[in-house]
Amino acid sequence: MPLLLLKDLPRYECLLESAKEFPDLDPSAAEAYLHLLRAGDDAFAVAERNLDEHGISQGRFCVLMLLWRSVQPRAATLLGAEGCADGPRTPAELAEGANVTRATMTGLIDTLERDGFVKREPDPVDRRMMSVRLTAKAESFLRDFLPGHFRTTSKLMSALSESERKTLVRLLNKISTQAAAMAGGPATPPVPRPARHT
Amino acid sequence: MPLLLLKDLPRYECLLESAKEFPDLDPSAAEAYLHLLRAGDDAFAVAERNLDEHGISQGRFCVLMLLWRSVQPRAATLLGAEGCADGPRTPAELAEGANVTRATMTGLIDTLERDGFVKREPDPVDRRMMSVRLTAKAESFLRDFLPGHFRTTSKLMSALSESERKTLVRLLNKISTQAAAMAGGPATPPVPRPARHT
DNA sequence: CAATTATCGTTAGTGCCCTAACTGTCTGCC
DNA sequence: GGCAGACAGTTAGGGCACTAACGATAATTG
Repeated sequence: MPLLLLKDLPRYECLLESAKEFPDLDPSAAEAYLHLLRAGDDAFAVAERNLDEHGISQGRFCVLMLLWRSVQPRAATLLGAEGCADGPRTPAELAEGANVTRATMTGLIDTLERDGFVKREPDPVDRRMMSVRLTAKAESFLRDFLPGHFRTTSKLMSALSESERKTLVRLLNKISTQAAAMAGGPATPPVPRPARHT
Repeated sequence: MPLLLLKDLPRYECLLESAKEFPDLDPSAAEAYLHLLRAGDDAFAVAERNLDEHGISQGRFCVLMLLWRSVQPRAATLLGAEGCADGPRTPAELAEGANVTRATMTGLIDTLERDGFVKREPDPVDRRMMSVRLTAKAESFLRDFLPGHFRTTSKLMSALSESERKTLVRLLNKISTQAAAMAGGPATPPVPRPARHT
Protein backbone atom coordinates (compact mmCIF):
# COMPACT_ATOMS: atom_id res chain seq x y z
CA MET A 1 0.00 0.00 0.00
CA PRO A 2 2.00 2.92 -1.17
CA LEU A 3 -0.29 5.81 -0.56
CA LEU A 4 -2.89 6.39 2.04
CA LEU A 5 -6.31 6.85 0.55
CA LEU A 6 -9.91 6.89 1.54
CA LYS A 7 -11.24 3.39 1.74
CA ASP A 8 -14.59 4.28 0.27
CA LEU A 9 -14.71 6.89 -2.45
CA PRO A 10 -17.50 9.43 -2.44
CA ARG A 11 -20.35 8.65 -4.74
CA TYR A 12 -20.88 10.84 -7.75
CA GLU A 13 -24.10 12.34 -6.44
CA CYS A 14 -22.25 13.34 -3.31
CA LEU A 15 -19.67 15.15 -5.36
CA LEU A 16 -22.46 16.94 -7.18
CA GLU A 17 -23.87 18.11 -3.87
CA SER A 18 -20.49 19.15 -2.53
CA ALA A 19 -19.96 21.20 -5.66
CA LYS A 20 -22.74 23.49 -4.48
CA GLU A 21 -20.63 24.36 -1.48
CA PHE A 22 -17.34 24.48 -3.41
CA PRO A 23 -17.76 26.05 -6.84
CA ASP A 24 -14.23 25.00 -7.73
CA LEU A 25 -15.12 21.35 -7.43
CA ASP A 26 -15.63 19.75 -10.82
CA PRO A 27 -17.49 16.55 -9.99
CA SER A 28 -16.48 14.50 -13.00
CA ALA A 29 -12.86 15.63 -12.68
CA ALA A 30 -12.75 14.75 -8.99
CA GLU A 31 -14.38 11.42 -9.73
CA ALA A 32 -11.82 10.58 -12.40
CA TYR A 33 -8.96 11.71 -10.17
CA LEU A 34 -10.07 9.64 -7.21
CA HIS A 35 -10.71 6.54 -9.27
CA LEU A 36 -7.34 6.89 -10.92
CA LEU A 37 -5.56 6.93 -7.59
CA ARG A 38 -7.71 4.14 -6.28
CA ALA A 39 -7.15 1.87 -9.28
CA GLY A 40 -3.43 2.59 -9.32
CA ASP A 41 -3.24 1.77 -5.66
CA ASP A 42 -5.24 -1.41 -6.08
CA ALA A 43 -3.17 -2.60 -9.00
CA PHE A 44 0.04 -1.81 -7.22
CA ALA A 45 -1.09 -3.59 -4.08
CA VAL A 46 -1.71 -6.78 -6.03
CA ALA A 47 1.72 -6.69 -7.60
CA GLU A 48 3.31 -5.72 -4.32
CA ARG A 49 1.97 -8.81 -2.63
CA ASN A 50 3.95 -10.84 -5.12
CA LEU A 51 7.02 -8.82 -4.30
CA ASP A 52 6.54 -9.05 -0.56
CA GLU A 53 6.26 -12.81 -0.69
CA HIS A 54 9.70 -12.82 -2.22
CA GLY A 55 11.08 -10.39 0.34
CA ILE A 56 11.57 -7.60 -2.15
CA SER A 57 10.06 -4.13 -2.31
CA GLN A 58 8.99 -2.10 -5.30
CA GLY A 59 12.03 0.12 -4.91
CA ARG A 60 14.42 -2.77 -4.73
CA PHE A 61 12.73 -4.47 -7.67
CA CYS A 62 13.10 -1.31 -9.68
CA VAL A 63 16.83 -1.18 -8.99
CA LEU A 64 17.25 -4.81 -9.96
CA MET A 65 15.43 -4.25 -13.24
CA LEU A 66 17.59 -1.26 -14.06
CA LEU A 67 20.74 -3.22 -13.38
CA TRP A 68 19.41 -6.13 -15.34
CA ARG A 69 19.36 -4.00 -18.45
CA SER A 70 23.11 -3.89 -18.19
CA VAL A 71 23.45 -7.60 -17.70
CA GLN A 72 21.29 -8.44 -20.69
CA PRO A 73 22.96 -6.81 -23.66
CA ARG A 74 20.39 -7.96 -26.16
CA ALA A 75 17.49 -7.27 -23.82
CA ALA A 76 18.88 -3.89 -23.03
CA THR A 77 17.25 -2.03 -25.85
CA LEU A 78 14.23 -4.26 -25.58
CA LEU A 79 13.46 -3.15 -22.09
CA GLY A 80 13.46 0.44 -23.13
CA ALA A 81 16.84 1.94 -22.46
CA GLU A 82 17.92 3.81 -25.49
CA GLY A 83 21.21 5.42 -24.53
CA CYS A 84 21.96 2.15 -22.88
CA ALA A 85 25.58 1.95 -21.86
CA ASP A 86 26.02 -1.62 -20.78
CA GLY A 87 28.24 -2.70 -17.97
CA PRO A 88 27.87 -1.67 -14.36
CA ARG A 89 26.01 1.43 -13.42
CA THR A 90 26.61 4.07 -10.82
CA PRO A 91 24.28 4.97 -7.96
CA ALA A 92 23.66 8.35 -9.55
CA GLU A 93 22.50 6.75 -12.80
CA LEU A 94 20.31 4.35 -10.89
CA ALA A 95 18.79 7.18 -8.90
CA GLU A 96 18.05 9.03 -12.12
CA GLY A 97 16.46 5.99 -13.72
CA ALA A 98 14.40 5.12 -10.68
CA ASN A 99 13.34 8.69 -10.06
CA VAL A 100 14.66 8.91 -6.52
CA THR A 101 17.38 10.92 -4.86
CA ARG A 102 20.95 9.73 -4.64
CA ALA A 103 20.58 9.45 -0.88
CA THR A 104 17.64 7.11 -1.29
CA MET A 105 19.60 5.02 -3.74
CA THR A 106 22.40 4.70 -1.23
CA GLY A 107 19.96 3.19 1.23
CA LEU A 108 18.48 0.83 -1.34
CA ILE A 109 21.89 -0.37 -2.44
CA ASP A 110 22.86 -0.81 1.21
CA THR A 111 20.09 -3.29 1.86
CA LEU A 112 20.43 -4.97 -1.54
CA GLU A 113 24.12 -5.48 -0.88
CA ARG A 114 23.42 -6.72 2.63
CA ASP A 115 21.04 -9.30 1.19
CA GLY A 116 23.50 -10.37 -1.48
CA PHE A 117 21.68 -9.05 -4.55
CA VAL A 118 24.22 -6.47 -5.67
CA LYS A 119 27.88 -5.71 -5.19
CA ARG A 120 29.62 -2.36 -4.93
CA GLU A 121 32.99 -1.85 -6.59
CA PRO A 122 35.04 1.32 -6.75
CA ASP A 123 35.47 2.79 -10.20
CA PRO A 124 39.14 2.46 -11.15
CA VAL A 125 39.13 5.62 -13.24
CA ASP A 126 37.06 8.13 -11.28
CA ARG A 127 37.55 7.55 -7.60
CA ARG A 128 34.39 9.45 -6.74
CA MET A 129 32.24 6.81 -8.40
CA MET A 130 31.10 3.36 -7.49
CA SER A 131 29.95 0.60 -9.80
CA VAL A 132 26.97 -1.52 -8.83
CA ARG A 133 26.59 -4.98 -10.30
CA LEU A 134 24.01 -7.71 -9.95
CA THR A 135 25.15 -10.90 -8.28
CA ALA A 136 24.38 -14.34 -9.65
CA LYS A 137 21.84 -14.66 -6.85
CA ALA A 138 19.97 -11.64 -8.14
CA GLU A 139 19.96 -12.89 -11.72
CA SER A 140 18.55 -16.26 -10.78
CA PHE A 141 16.04 -14.54 -8.53
CA LEU A 142 14.79 -12.41 -11.41
CA ARG A 143 14.53 -15.38 -13.74
CA ASP A 144 12.43 -17.16 -11.13
CA PHE A 145 10.37 -14.17 -10.16
CA LEU A 146 9.55 -12.38 -13.39
CA PRO A 147 7.27 -14.99 -14.99
CA GLY A 148 4.97 -14.92 -11.98
CA HIS A 149 5.06 -11.16 -11.95
CA PHE A 150 4.06 -11.04 -15.60
CA ARG A 151 1.27 -13.50 -14.99
CA THR A 152 -0.04 -11.29 -12.20
CA THR A 153 -0.19 -8.21 -14.39
CA SER A 154 -1.77 -10.22 -17.19
CA LYS A 155 -4.47 -11.47 -14.88
CA LEU A 156 -5.01 -8.01 -13.50
CA MET A 157 -5.61 -6.62 -16.97
CA SER A 158 -7.65 -9.58 -18.12
CA ALA A 159 -10.69 -7.54 -17.14
CA LEU A 160 -10.03 -5.34 -20.17
CA SER A 161 -10.20 -6.21 -23.84
CA GLU A 162 -7.41 -5.29 -26.20
CA SER A 163 -9.22 -2.23 -27.46
CA GLU A 164 -10.09 -1.18 -23.93
CA ARG A 165 -6.44 -1.39 -22.99
CA LYS A 166 -5.52 0.82 -25.89
CA THR A 167 -8.17 3.32 -24.90
CA LEU A 168 -7.00 3.26 -21.30
CA VAL A 169 -3.39 3.86 -22.23
CA ARG A 170 -4.40 6.73 -24.49
CA LEU A 171 -6.41 8.42 -21.76
CA LEU A 172 -3.75 7.84 -19.14
CA ASN A 173 -1.15 9.36 -21.41
CA LYS A 174 -3.25 12.48 -21.71
CA ILE A 175 -3.32 12.76 -17.94
CA SER A 176 0.41 12.18 -17.60
CA THR A 177 1.09 14.82 -20.22
CA GLN A 178 -1.12 17.30 -18.44
CA ALA A 179 0.51 16.45 -15.13
CA ALA A 180 3.95 17.03 -16.59
CA ALA A 181 2.83 20.38 -17.93
CA MET A 182 1.52 21.35 -14.51
CA ALA A 183 4.47 19.98 -12.57
CA GLY A 184 7.63 21.11 -14.22
CA GLY A 185 6.38 23.73 -16.51
CA PRO A 186 8.04 22.74 -19.79
CA ALA A 187 8.52 26.37 -20.75
CA THR A 188 9.84 27.37 -17.37
CA PRO A 189 12.50 30.06 -17.69
CA PRO A 190 15.96 29.45 -16.22
CA VAL A 191 14.49 30.37 -12.86
CA PRO A 192 14.86 27.21 -10.79
CA ARG A 193 11.54 27.53 -9.06
CA PRO A 194 8.30 28.45 -10.79
CA ALA A 195 7.26 31.81 -9.43
CA ARG A 196 3.90 31.70 -11.12
CA HIS A 197 0.63 30.40 -9.84
CA THR A 198 -0.40 27.01 -11.11
CA MET B 1 6.10 10.77 -4.88
CA PRO B 2 4.55 7.80 -3.25
CA LEU B 3 5.98 4.91 -5.12
CA LEU B 4 9.25 4.41 -6.83
CA LEU B 5 8.90 3.75 -10.50
CA LEU B 6 10.94 3.64 -13.64
CA LYS B 7 11.38 7.09 -15.03
CA ASP B 8 11.04 6.01 -18.63
CA LEU B 9 8.59 3.26 -19.40
CA PRO B 10 9.56 0.62 -21.94
CA ARG B 11 8.19 1.16 -25.40
CA TYR B 12 5.57 -1.20 -26.67
CA GLU B 13 7.85 -2.75 -29.27
CA CYS B 14 10.32 -3.51 -26.51
CA LEU B 15 7.65 -5.34 -24.59
CA LEU B 16 6.83 -7.31 -27.70
CA GLU B 17 10.45 -8.37 -28.00
CA SER B 18 10.75 -9.21 -24.33
CA ALA B 19 7.70 -11.42 -24.65
CA LYS B 20 9.76 -13.72 -26.82
CA GLU B 21 12.00 -14.37 -23.87
CA PHE B 22 9.19 -14.46 -21.32
CA PRO B 23 6.12 -16.22 -22.65
CA ASP B 24 4.17 -15.09 -19.61
CA LEU B 25 4.56 -11.46 -20.55
CA ASP B 26 1.42 -10.08 -22.13
CA PRO B 27 2.64 -6.90 -23.82
CA SER B 28 -0.62 -4.98 -23.85
CA ALA B 29 -1.34 -5.96 -20.26
CA ALA B 30 2.09 -4.88 -19.10
CA GLU B 31 1.76 -1.66 -21.02
CA ALA B 32 -1.59 -0.88 -19.44
CA TYR B 33 -0.29 -1.76 -16.00
CA LEU B 34 2.79 0.41 -16.27
CA HIS B 35 0.89 3.37 -17.66
CA LEU B 36 -1.69 3.07 -14.93
CA LEU B 37 0.95 3.26 -12.22
CA ARG B 38 2.73 6.03 -14.03
CA ALA B 39 -0.37 8.16 -14.49
CA GLY B 40 -1.51 7.59 -10.94
CA ASP B 41 1.89 8.59 -9.69
CA ASP B 42 1.98 11.68 -11.89
CA ALA B 43 -1.47 12.79 -10.86
CA PHE B 44 -0.72 12.21 -7.22
CA ALA B 45 2.56 14.11 -7.45
CA VAL B 46 0.77 17.17 -8.81
CA ALA B 47 -1.76 17.12 -5.99
CA GLU B 48 0.91 16.39 -3.44
CA ARG B 49 2.82 19.49 -4.39
CA ASN B 50 -0.22 21.49 -3.38
CA LEU B 51 -0.29 19.66 -0.09
CA ASP B 52 3.42 20.06 0.55
CA GLU B 53 3.24 23.78 0.02
CA HIS B 54 0.74 23.86 2.86
CA GLY B 55 2.86 21.62 5.06
CA ILE B 56 0.45 18.72 4.93
CA SER B 57 0.88 15.19 3.64
CA GLN B 58 -1.58 12.96 1.84
CA GLY B 59 -2.03 10.90 4.97
CA ARG B 60 -2.68 13.90 7.15
CA PHE B 61 -5.05 15.36 4.56
CA CYS B 62 -6.95 12.12 4.51
CA VAL B 63 -7.40 12.20 8.27
CA LEU B 64 -8.58 15.79 8.17
CA MET B 65 -11.14 14.98 5.49
CA LEU B 66 -12.45 12.04 7.49
CA LEU B 67 -12.80 14.18 10.58
CA TRP B 68 -14.37 16.93 8.57
CA ARG B 69 -17.25 14.64 7.72
CA SER B 70 -18.11 14.70 11.38
CA VAL B 71 -17.90 18.45 11.64
CA GLN B 72 -20.10 19.06 8.62
CA PRO B 73 -23.39 17.36 9.41
CA ARG B 74 -25.02 18.25 6.11
CA ALA B 75 -21.87 17.54 4.15
CA ALA B 76 -21.42 14.25 5.89
CA THR B 77 -23.57 12.20 3.57
CA LEU B 78 -22.48 14.31 0.67
CA LEU B 79 -18.89 13.33 1.03
CA GLY B 80 -19.75 9.70 0.91
CA ALA B 81 -20.06 8.39 4.42
CA GLU B 82 -23.21 6.40 4.63
CA GLY B 83 -23.29 4.99 8.15
CA CYS B 84 -22.03 8.37 9.17
CA ALA B 85 -22.15 8.78 12.91
CA ASP B 86 -21.40 12.42 13.44
CA GLY B 87 -19.42 13.75 16.33
CA PRO B 88 -15.83 12.93 17.14
CA ARG B 89 -14.28 9.78 15.84
CA THR B 90 -11.89 7.32 17.34
CA PRO B 91 -8.42 6.45 16.03
CA ALA B 92 -9.66 2.97 15.17
CA GLU B 93 -12.46 4.36 13.00
CA LEU B 94 -10.07 6.74 11.33
CA ALA B 95 -7.63 3.94 10.64
CA GLU B 96 -10.42 1.91 9.09
CA GLY B 97 -11.56 4.78 6.91
CA ALA B 98 -8.07 5.71 5.81
CA ASN B 99 -7.05 2.13 5.19
CA VAL B 100 -4.06 2.14 7.52
CA THR B 101 -3.24 0.33 10.74
CA ARG B 102 -4.11 1.74 14.13
CA ALA B 103 -0.43 2.15 14.87
CA THR B 104 -0.02 4.32 11.80
CA MET B 105 -3.01 6.37 12.82
CA THR B 106 -1.46 6.96 16.23
CA GLY B 107 1.56 8.47 14.54
CA LEU B 108 -0.54 10.62 12.23
CA ILE B 109 -2.63 11.93 15.10
CA ASP B 110 0.55 12.59 17.05
CA THR B 111 1.91 14.98 14.48
CA LEU B 112 -1.48 16.50 13.69
CA GLU B 113 -1.98 17.21 17.38
CA ARG B 114 1.54 18.58 17.70
CA ASP B 115 0.78 20.98 14.84
CA GLY B 116 -2.53 22.02 16.34
CA PHE B 117 -4.88 20.49 13.77
CA VAL B 118 -6.61 17.97 15.99
CA LYS B 119 -7.22 17.40 19.66
CA ARG B 120 -7.39 14.15 21.60
CA GLU B 121 -9.94 13.73 24.34
CA PRO B 122 -10.59 10.65 26.44
CA ASP B 123 -13.95 9.04 25.90
CA PRO B 124 -15.97 9.47 29.09
CA VAL B 125 -17.89 6.23 28.58
CA ASP B 126 -15.33 3.73 27.34
CA ARG B 127 -11.99 4.48 28.90
CA ARG B 128 -10.14 2.50 26.24
CA MET B 129 -11.16 4.96 23.58
CA MET B 130 -10.05 8.39 22.58
CA SER B 131 -12.03 10.97 20.65
CA VAL B 132 -10.27 13.00 17.97
CA ARG B 133 -11.70 16.36 16.98
CA LEU B 134 -10.68 18.98 14.47
CA THR B 135 -9.52 22.29 15.87
CA ALA B 136 -10.72 25.61 14.53
CA LYS B 137 -7.32 25.97 12.91
CA ALA B 138 -7.88 22.81 10.92
CA GLU B 139 -11.33 23.88 9.79
CA SER B 140 -10.15 27.21 8.54
CA PHE B 141 -7.20 25.50 6.90
CA LEU B 142 -9.50 23.19 4.98
CA ARG B 143 -11.75 26.03 3.88
CA ASP B 144 -8.70 27.83 2.54
CA PHE B 145 -7.06 24.81 1.04
CA LEU B 146 -9.84 22.84 -0.59
CA PRO B 147 -10.77 25.26 -3.39
CA GLY B 148 -7.21 25.24 -4.68
CA HIS B 149 -7.08 21.50 -4.38
CA PHE B 150 -10.24 21.16 -6.41
CA ARG B 151 -8.92 23.54 -9.04
CA THR B 152 -5.79 21.42 -9.31
CA THR B 153 -7.71 18.23 -9.94
CA SER B 154 -9.98 20.02 -12.39
CA LYS B 155 -7.02 21.29 -14.33
CA LEU B 156 -5.41 17.89 -14.25
CA MET B 157 -8.47 16.31 -15.78
CA SER B 158 -9.07 19.13 -18.22
CA ALA B 159 -7.15 17.03 -20.73
CA LEU B 160 -10.14 14.70 -20.89
CA SER B 161 -13.62 15.36 -22.20
CA GLU B 162 -16.67 14.44 -20.19
CA SER B 163 -17.21 11.25 -22.13
CA GLU B 164 -13.54 10.35 -21.86
CA ARG B 165 -13.76 10.76 -18.10
CA LYS B 166 -16.72 8.42 -17.98
CA THR B 167 -14.88 5.88 -20.07
CA LEU B 168 -11.80 6.17 -17.89
CA VAL B 169 -13.77 5.65 -14.70
CA ARG B 170 -15.49 2.64 -16.19
CA LEU B 171 -12.22 1.00 -17.21
CA LEU B 172 -10.56 1.83 -13.91
CA ASN B 173 -13.44 0.28 -12.03
CA LYS B 174 -12.97 -2.92 -13.97
CA ILE B 175 -9.36 -3.01 -12.88
CA SER B 176 -10.19 -2.27 -9.26
CA THR B 177 -12.79 -5.02 -9.27
CA GLN B 178 -10.34 -7.50 -10.73
CA ALA B 179 -7.69 -6.41 -8.21
CA ALA B 180 -10.11 -6.95 -5.37
CA ALA B 181 -10.90 -10.41 -6.64
CA MET B 182 -7.21 -11.24 -6.81
CA ALA B 183 -6.34 -9.70 -3.46
CA GLY B 184 -9.06 -11.20 -1.32
CA GLY B 185 -7.95 -14.73 -1.96
CA PRO B 186 -8.66 -16.95 -4.94
CA ALA B 187 -11.98 -18.35 -3.80
CA THR B 188 -14.20 -16.22 -1.64
CA PRO B 189 -14.41 -13.41 0.83
CA PRO B 190 -15.73 -15.48 3.76
CA VAL B 191 -16.75 -12.31 5.58
CA PRO B 192 -20.05 -10.76 4.60
CA ARG B 193 -19.65 -8.39 7.52
CA PRO B 194 -16.28 -6.84 8.33
CA ALA B 195 -16.15 -8.27 11.82
CA ARG B 196 -13.25 -10.65 12.14
CA HIS B 197 -10.72 -10.57 9.40
CA THR B 198 -7.69 -12.26 10.95
C1' DC C 1 -18.54 -13.39 40.46
C1' DA C 2 -14.10 -14.74 38.20
C1' DA C 3 -11.72 -15.92 34.21
C1' DT C 4 -11.27 -15.74 29.47
C1' DT C 5 -11.60 -13.24 25.32
C1' DA C 6 -11.76 -9.12 22.54
C1' DT C 7 -10.82 -4.39 21.71
C1' DC C 8 -8.43 0.16 22.09
C1' DG C 9 -4.51 2.91 21.88
C1' DT C 10 0.25 2.98 22.24
C1' DT C 11 5.18 1.66 21.94
C1' DA C 12 9.26 -0.53 19.80
C1' DG C 13 11.68 -1.73 15.85
C1' DT C 14 12.16 -1.89 10.65
C1' DG C 15 11.98 -0.10 5.88
C1' DC C 16 11.81 3.42 2.46
C1' DC C 17 11.38 8.00 1.10
C1' DC C 18 12.81 12.82 1.62
C1' DT C 19 16.08 17.19 2.50
C1' DA C 20 20.33 19.19 4.02
C1' DA C 21 24.86 18.97 4.86
C1' DC C 22 29.31 16.73 4.64
C1' DT C 23 33.75 14.38 2.63
C1' DG C 24 36.37 13.23 -1.09
C1' DT C 25 37.53 13.74 -5.93
C1' DC C 26 37.71 15.78 -10.43
C1' DT C 27 37.70 19.87 -13.54
C1' DG C 28 38.48 24.45 -15.17
C1' DC C 29 40.44 28.73 -14.95
C1' DC C 30 43.93 31.88 -13.68
C1' DG D 1 50.87 24.82 -9.81
C1' DG D 2 46.92 26.21 -7.05
C1' DC D 3 42.42 27.10 -5.93
C1' DA D 4 37.15 27.74 -6.64
C1' DG D 5 33.46 25.24 -8.31
C1' DA D 6 31.07 20.99 -9.72
C1' DC D 7 30.05 16.39 -8.92
C1' DA D 8 29.64 11.44 -6.60
C1' DG D 9 28.45 9.09 -2.65
C1' DT D 10 27.41 9.07 2.09
C1' DT D 11 25.57 10.46 6.59
C1' DA D 12 22.14 12.50 9.80
C1' DG D 13 17.59 13.40 10.91
C1' DG D 14 12.61 13.50 9.95
C1' DG D 15 8.04 11.59 8.14
C1' DC D 16 5.10 7.86 7.19
C1' DA D 17 4.02 3.11 6.41
C1' DC D 18 4.29 -1.67 8.42
C1' DT D 19 4.34 -5.77 12.13
C1' DA D 20 4.42 -7.47 16.76
C1' DA D 21 3.71 -6.92 21.23
C1' DC D 22 2.10 -4.60 25.47
C1' DG D 23 -1.05 -2.62 29.38
C1' DA D 24 -5.57 -1.10 30.23
C1' DT D 25 -10.30 -1.68 29.76
C1' DA D 26 -14.68 -3.81 28.33
C1' DA D 27 -17.51 -7.71 27.04
C1' DT D 28 -18.54 -12.48 27.31
C1' DT D 29 -19.15 -16.60 29.51
C1' DG D 30 -18.75 -20.62 32.74
